[in-house]
Amino acid sequence: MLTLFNTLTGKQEPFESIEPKQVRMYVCGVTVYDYCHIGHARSALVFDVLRRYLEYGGYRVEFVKNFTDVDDKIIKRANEQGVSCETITSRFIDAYYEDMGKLGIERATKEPKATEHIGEIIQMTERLVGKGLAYAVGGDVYFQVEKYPAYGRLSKRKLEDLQAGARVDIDERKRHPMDFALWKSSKPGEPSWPSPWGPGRPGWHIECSAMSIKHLGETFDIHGGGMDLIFPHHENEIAQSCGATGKEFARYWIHNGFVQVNQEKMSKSLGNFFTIREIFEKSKWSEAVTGEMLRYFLLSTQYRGPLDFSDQSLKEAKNALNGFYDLFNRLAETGEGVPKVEQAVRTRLDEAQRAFEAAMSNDLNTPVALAVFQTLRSDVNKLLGSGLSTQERQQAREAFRSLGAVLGLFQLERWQFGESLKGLESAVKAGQLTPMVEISDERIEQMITERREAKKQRDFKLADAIRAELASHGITIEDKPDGTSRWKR
RNA sequence: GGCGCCGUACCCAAGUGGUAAGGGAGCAGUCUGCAAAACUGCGAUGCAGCGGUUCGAACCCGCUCGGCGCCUCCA
Repeated sequence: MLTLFNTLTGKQEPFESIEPKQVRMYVCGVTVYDYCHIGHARSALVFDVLRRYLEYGGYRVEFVKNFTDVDDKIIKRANEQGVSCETITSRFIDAYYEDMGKLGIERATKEPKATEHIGEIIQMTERLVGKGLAYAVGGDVYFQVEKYPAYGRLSKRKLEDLQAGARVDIDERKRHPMDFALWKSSKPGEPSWPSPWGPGRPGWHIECSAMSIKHLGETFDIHGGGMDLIFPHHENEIAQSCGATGKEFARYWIHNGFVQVNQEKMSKSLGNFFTIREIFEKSKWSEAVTGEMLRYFLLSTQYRGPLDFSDQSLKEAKNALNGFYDLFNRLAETGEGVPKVEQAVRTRLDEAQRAFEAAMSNDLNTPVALAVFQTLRSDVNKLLGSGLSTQERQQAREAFRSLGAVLGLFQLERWQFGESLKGLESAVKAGQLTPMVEISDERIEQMITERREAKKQRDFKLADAIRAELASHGITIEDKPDGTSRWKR
């Protein structure tokens, strides 16, 4: 039974879908005016994993994730660069797909854009005005928070408290300082659409209400996003959605914690952020490996807690994965005709599966899920020591693959253990290393055979020289008890 | 000023009232010509501090200290 922490109730609760075996969920995506940083990656990954786990549990998931493509920051960026807003948004939507693709984030079922839902937004705004929950001033339309008694329920704030600390300049035209814009009149040169209140553009919050209701219905199961969206974004979404429909909006509100750098929130305003593409560009490892490292790192802490990003934490993720892929290499080898202990492996794999599900069902406790894999790794290594048949090896590898798929881990056929040639370029340039030359698999096998001969002749000097030669090409050797060797890059 | 979060071994990190998971690093072994990998053993009488509730608390309550987030765009 999956339980999730619901921000709305402040408690962890059993998840029950509105319709059996079907989940409808909406996640606030990004505003496309710049490249995504690791914080965006974490959020995208958390909901990607939630979606995968729901599907693993047999649910059909209708997953909607939006792009905010009309916004002050986009307009500003377009003006700075002297291009259209559309140029900006399409560039960063492409970048988003590219970056998230490298991380193995699956696409949502639908990924709507705000600008494609202006009609729905206007309709909803009219509905709110018609119900007396919103009012027009000049070309702007505001939602009147005092007309919505439950305002503050999600963020646990009272209207009075908000006023006290309001840092915003008070707009005299608003009836209450906390009233927020549903529709903004547009200034010359800004994107604009005709509306009953004159040419303008949507406010920020209304787009998510309009799009989620259009694609998922007035009441749906899960609504998610980063912690910082709780207030005001999600609070406002609830007010305007429930206000308009008179129905419950989303049942479970899920929010992920921040990625930090040196214990501080990573954000654009602080300038301490790392973009996803920057990490890939600087990585010493291949794209696939870097993607999996990042995933492992991002899942090493439960999604609601803070997560500190550093080179060391990435390195630890890499080391952990090395251990798994080392095992997978061994599992890929043919098992000798060893005494059958098949039941022991099967039993152990089934236990691990149950433990994995228990961890994931506990509010997506991915650190515990990773610990389950670690323990399984250790146990399979032990069983391997007493000999496993080819079939048992395949079963074990398959268990890692199928369970790991929920987290997007352990899917690679080839893992890169050492730093790549590309990654060492700078060291070579700095004269710290001599250039390394790519070496073919055939050549490696040939050298290993030569080394084996040398070992047979007990010419360890030559054997070690060959090993050193291979090492200089980034190849590591492991000798097996039967005299043969396995190697890895 | 309001709302809220966090503080567990050298590092990362679980723990949701019943006596401290897991990983990394370190040390010591087994195996090995050596190496690598793997395996075995060692590692917090204590969970920021102080009180309280309880038969029993890292977990509940109160206070203190330290760090952080939201209240303005923000994953």
